[in-house]
Amino acid sequence: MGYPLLTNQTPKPDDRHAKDRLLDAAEELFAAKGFGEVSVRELATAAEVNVAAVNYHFHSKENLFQEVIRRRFTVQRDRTLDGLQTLLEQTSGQPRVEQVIRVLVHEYLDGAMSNSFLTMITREMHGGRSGTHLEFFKQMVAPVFQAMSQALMAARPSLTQEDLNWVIASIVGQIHHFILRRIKCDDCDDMPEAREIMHMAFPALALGRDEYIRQTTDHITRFSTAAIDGLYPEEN
Amino acid sequence: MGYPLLTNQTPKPDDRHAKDRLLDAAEELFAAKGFGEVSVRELATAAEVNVAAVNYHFHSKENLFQEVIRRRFTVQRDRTLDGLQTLLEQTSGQPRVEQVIRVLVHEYLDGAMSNSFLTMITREMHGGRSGTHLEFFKQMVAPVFQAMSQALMAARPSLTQEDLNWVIASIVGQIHHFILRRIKCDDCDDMPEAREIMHMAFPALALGRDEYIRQTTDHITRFSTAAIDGLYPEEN
DNA sequence: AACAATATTAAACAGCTGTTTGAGTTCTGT
DNA sequence: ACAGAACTCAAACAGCTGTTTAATATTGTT
Repeated sequence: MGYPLLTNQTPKPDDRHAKDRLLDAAEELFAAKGFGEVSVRELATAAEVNVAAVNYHFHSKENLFQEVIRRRFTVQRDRTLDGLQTLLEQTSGQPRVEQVIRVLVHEYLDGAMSNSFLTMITREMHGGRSGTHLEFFKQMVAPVFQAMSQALMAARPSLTQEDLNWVIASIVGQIHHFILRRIKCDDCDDMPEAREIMHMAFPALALGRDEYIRQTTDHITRFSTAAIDGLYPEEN
Repeated sequence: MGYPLLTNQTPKPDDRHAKDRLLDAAEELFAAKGFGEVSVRELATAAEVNVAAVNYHFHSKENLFQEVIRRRFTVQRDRTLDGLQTLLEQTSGQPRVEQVIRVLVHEYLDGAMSNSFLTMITREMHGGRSGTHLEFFKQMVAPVFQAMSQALMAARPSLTQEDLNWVIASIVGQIHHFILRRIKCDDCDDMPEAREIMHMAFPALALGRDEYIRQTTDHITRFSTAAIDGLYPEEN
């Protein structure tokens, strides 16, 4: 819808349709600066597109934002759900707590560091404009939350639903924090003093992308597993 | 500075000087909606003040924001530092890990739920406008971080500085998450469906202010203490 | 080649943004 | 009581916001 879908020639990267270029530019800019801090003209310039294109292809700036979400979030959600599913199959429905947590943390961190989508979500979930995200919550957050609950319950049957609420919140809180730290640090590219201070307070920020993901995933997983083992020990 | 400080009559609550009323209104609105989503006219209306007052008493909207921070952050920081200091004295420099964490978590959560200042900071630290907060980081975050490091080191000497970086980040990440959750939920006052869903996913959000603080403080403290005990056991 | 659908464009829209102005009012110290 | 500082106010400022318009160009289908 919007532009002809039946074109046979594969367009060169810089020559794709305006709609796609806008989606990519929006994802990146929204992630980098937040919805409110990006103007339509800024989006148009980045996508090498006329200002009117935003309102032509999408009805509004807000709707463009929603489309950016829609394009990615099912993929990300399904990767996490599949990861948990696979784990359950490979372990005959008896996974270890550590494995369950690692799936969630890794998929989230990896996704957040690969494309700008999860970065955008993480930032936007913490900003204003609450009402906007109800659909996102129902379709993205809720299913993952539920799958996580089930997997953790399989791993440690003594966990009640209320325990799970608290535990999962603690894990997600850590994930968000480590992602946002990285964003904040990257934001300081042009401010050497700020960058230096952040590196001093948290040296891991100086690591490369993959190494940061690896170490952070490892820390959150080990930290949270130890917490669960301590608070809700295995009954045997 | 700005308005006469020598007035002898104590002004009635609704009759205070414009500067103070602006600071209060700003703190509340910035916390509720974020810096970018609050207009100067909105601030002026809330403070029952002329639009020009913002630029007369403070040079700019940005500067008003900074003043809001300056007014509170030393108090909050010192409360936390004092709390840690007192703990160290009462335990003859040998506190338990659980006690150290509880001080940080409680002071932060209590402060965030009492006045809007920490809510504002928490929200703004996660938004755009990175450069703004360098001073805040140096004067507020760094000292508390350092004091926390020392106290935790006293409680568990086997912890290295690198361990502490990760551990404290995990604790702070949880604190932020539980504060922001509460904010998000409060934002949904006028959206019953959103509110209902949030309560369903996390029943604790339905609790009253004090009970939420109590249970959340308790959870984060126990979770993090268990994690540290598991990962870095006491050498004896 | 001609038609209609689709896409792009520059220009303008009304409305809001933070800030400034200059004249008016209120307060303070003497 | 008076001079001068401190403050308030309505009005206007230039600049940006998201969005719309109407003319033009490009496209796919016949």
